Amino acid sequence: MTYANSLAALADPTRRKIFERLKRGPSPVGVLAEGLPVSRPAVSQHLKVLKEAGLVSEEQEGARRIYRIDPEGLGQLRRWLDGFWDDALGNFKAEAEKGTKKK
Amino acid sequence: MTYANSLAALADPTRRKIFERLKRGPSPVGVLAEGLPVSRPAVSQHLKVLKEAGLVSEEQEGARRIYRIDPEGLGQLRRWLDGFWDDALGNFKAEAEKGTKKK
DNA sequence: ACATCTGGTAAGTCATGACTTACGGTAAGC
DNA sequence: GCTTACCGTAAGTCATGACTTACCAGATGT
Repeated sequence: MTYANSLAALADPTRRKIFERLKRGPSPVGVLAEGLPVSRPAVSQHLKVLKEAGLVSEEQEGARRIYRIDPEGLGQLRRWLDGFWDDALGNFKAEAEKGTKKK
Repeated sequence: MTYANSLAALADPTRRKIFERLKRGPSPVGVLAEGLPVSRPAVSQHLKVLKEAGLVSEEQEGARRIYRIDPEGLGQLRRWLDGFWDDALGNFKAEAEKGTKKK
């Protein structure tokens, strides 16, 4: 059921920007906030959501917290989407056949 | 940029239920609403969002509107996710190598 | 010890969006 | 034609969540 959290997390544009930025490599909170039009606390709150969704992991390094992408959440979302895709396409073709048979 | 709409659309639980229900085959609005804890107009509004995201297509059939899954939106979302996955995993491994080299 | 840099949390504001009921409009049945 | 299904749209309510500023705590450096 956790793919739901991933979907909710990635639905927000700001959170997606943070996530895309993290794709280029790990980063502390302050650096992330510099490239965004929102305050640092806002970034902190977004990172919390991303972390709870399993999309991001946190590593304490002295006074700083380094955030990086966690493949776990992304993997679960991908598996759900792939399964959905297969089912939907299967029924789609089945429907198409029924349609042609009707003719 | 339309994968963003798909994400936003699928982030809502009710909308996801509708979408999952549609996976089993096309359906008119009224039937969809029967299996849900919300009113029929609510379902109508959700279907509008799903349609604008390219996740669902509509077919007028007499007085009824049949809704079915549109592979287009799902495909775009999948492509985005796959691309993201590849990039993220690539950088992830590069980071891991850097980590081992440091030791 | 003190100032500084790090960043998470609290509290409050404000917009968005998920619902409701009420209505209107088109197609099918009698 | 008139009623009865089907469904979309309008308008209004209400909760949620994305932001802000203010504050607090731990690590670093002098």
